[in-house]
Amino acid sequence: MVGDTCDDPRVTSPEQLELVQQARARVRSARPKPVEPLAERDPVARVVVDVSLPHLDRTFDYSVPAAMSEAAQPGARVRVRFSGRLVDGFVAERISHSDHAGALARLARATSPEPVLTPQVAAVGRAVADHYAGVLADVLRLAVPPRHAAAEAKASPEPQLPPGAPGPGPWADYPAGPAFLRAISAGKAPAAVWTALPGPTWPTAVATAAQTALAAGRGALVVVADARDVARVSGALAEVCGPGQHVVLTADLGPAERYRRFLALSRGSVRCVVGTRAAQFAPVRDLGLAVVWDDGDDLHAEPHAPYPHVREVLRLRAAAEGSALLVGGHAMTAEGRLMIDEGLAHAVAPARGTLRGLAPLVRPAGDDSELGRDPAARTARLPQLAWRTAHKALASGPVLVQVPRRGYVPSLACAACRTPARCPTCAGPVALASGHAVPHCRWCGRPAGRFTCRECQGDKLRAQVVGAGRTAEELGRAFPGVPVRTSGRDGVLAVVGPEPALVISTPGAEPVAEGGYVAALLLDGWALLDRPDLRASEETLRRWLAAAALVRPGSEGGRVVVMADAGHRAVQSLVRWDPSGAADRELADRRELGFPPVTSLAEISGAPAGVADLLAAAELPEAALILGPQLEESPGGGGRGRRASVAGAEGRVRAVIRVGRGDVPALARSLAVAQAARSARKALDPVRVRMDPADIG
DNA sequence: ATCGTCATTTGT
DNA sequence: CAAATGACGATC
Repeated sequence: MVGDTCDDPRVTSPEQLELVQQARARVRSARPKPVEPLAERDPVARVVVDVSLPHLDRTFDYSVPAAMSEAAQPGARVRVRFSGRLVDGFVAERISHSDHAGALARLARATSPEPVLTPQVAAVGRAVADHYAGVLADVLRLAVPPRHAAAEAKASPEPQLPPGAPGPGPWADYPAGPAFLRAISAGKAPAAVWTALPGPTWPTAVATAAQTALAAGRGALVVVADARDVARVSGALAEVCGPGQHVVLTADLGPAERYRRFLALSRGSVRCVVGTRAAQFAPVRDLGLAVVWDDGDDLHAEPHAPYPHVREVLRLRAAAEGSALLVGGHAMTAEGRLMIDEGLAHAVAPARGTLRGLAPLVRPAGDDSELGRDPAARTARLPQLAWRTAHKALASGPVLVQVPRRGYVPSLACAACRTPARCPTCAGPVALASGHAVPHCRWCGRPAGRFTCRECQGDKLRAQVVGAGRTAEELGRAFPGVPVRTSGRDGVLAVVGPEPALVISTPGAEPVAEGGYVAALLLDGWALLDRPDLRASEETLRRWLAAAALVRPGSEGGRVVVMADAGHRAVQSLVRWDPSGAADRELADRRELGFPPVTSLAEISGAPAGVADLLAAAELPEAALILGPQLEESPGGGGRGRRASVAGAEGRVRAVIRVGRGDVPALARSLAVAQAARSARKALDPVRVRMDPADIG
């Protein structure tokens, strides 16, 4: 190609040769590159670009060079030039004609032929983005793991024959259980809110439901809150469905392994997955059942934009993919209860008699006057009942002690009955912000002047500064000679043996005891119940039930002592083991106060100018109520022991918008439109929008 | 990042 | 008044 210039007979000298070469080089570079042909069939690809700007949240059409046609099939990763820079994307669709008026750019690269974005996940991703006033690219970042070429090159295992249809297993203990399984078998899409019996059978029940879907030739997805629950369900799945029938997906896998397991699902070589929320978008083929266990656990709330919640994602998936939905736990959330009340789900609960046979005996010990006379009991500040119960239980086996985490938010409560103070105007939580003499509402910012307690009409406030006061050491001294084991933030135990031991654990970290605990002590009920959180009561009961579910049945000596006032609703619900009733009352309360899930909230936060700008731009539904904006709290907003006041976060404000449930889609749309308008005019100071944030209050 | 569009500035 | 320069906005 280059050498042919020397054949030119007119070239006579080196100088001339150089001039001619330069001229030809100019011509060559000016000439358009040879035009490669486009794909013959469907030469246009609709591409979802990996750009998280709200005003660009749609597909863009590119023409497909013939050479890329084979690889750039729907679901495949591509690279495209998008306004100058190269960005990743997925082919959403191949079409014959674009309705874009201008010329189309060509795909820059067909990265891989692997169809990683299934049509189902693309559709659910769109629905999730819309529901949360977010952007599809953000959802897909959660849904599709980064590519790992080596993992992709390897073949996935051969699909196994599905297991046979199981018997009802643990579901025989629930009157509505067998019918739920039959509906899954029949390929229908039943939804159930399930309150599980105490004891160790729930993972087997989950596995049995999953196997029912597998036996019907469909796939199953199980999402639990943490790694230990993943291990429990995984064990049960191996037992019930047989080896190699499921994969485990958690956030802590390396990139290669994560992608390998993702491919095993998307290629259909494995049809069942259990994992933490990292698994919620897993591309299970022909989803027949989606399960979320313990939906009240705040780990199910995704901390990345658009902040989706596993329960809502699985509801959207079940609806879009025609699969069954199982929302289960020892407790029941207000959201679960509302699903039942609205006829969107069946209640699956044990018969009263079965429950009585399996639940431990629960007794409250909230009265300080009952403090033990025994000096050992006094050391640990344990009431007499708690000390006696533990002492007796330790003769035959392990005793669980649930202690709260440190560092809850200082807030205000009635000095007489300790009911959290609420704003008289909007019922938000009242707190004493640093630097302010007068308490004010954390939602609407109004000063809370005169206080009258809703429960006891008391008018004095007290600050609740609570933390885990009791240590393992103190408790150990109260029971000399007993081994003490701890499970918590730094070191979580999965299992403990059947021998006597004090097992001290923070909520959510309780190990399972072989044969069950003989007793459990639930300490510092006040600390939990008095949190200014909307969900304080629900959350407390959830933690108590989870711990109490690890204790032997009362008929086998299982005892639970809860350190809280017997008059408190959460305590009564625990004593009667009535999670459904508790959720019912919780929901009635929320209805009265206009709280979620009866209403719906959106949180708008960011720099003051940005928040004001967004609120002004958004065409909110008529009935929307705006609370705030006001300065965000400086000391920790969400509990969990971390400070929210990071350097640079100074001067952030927050507004809360409240609408009725019917207006949720309109609210989300109006906020998305307003965000799009802002990003289109390159407004800096980004504003964060969270729909139904789990930790509001 | 890049390109086209449109307004503004600058040179004649 | 034409050409050069720059600001802006869409982004296929």
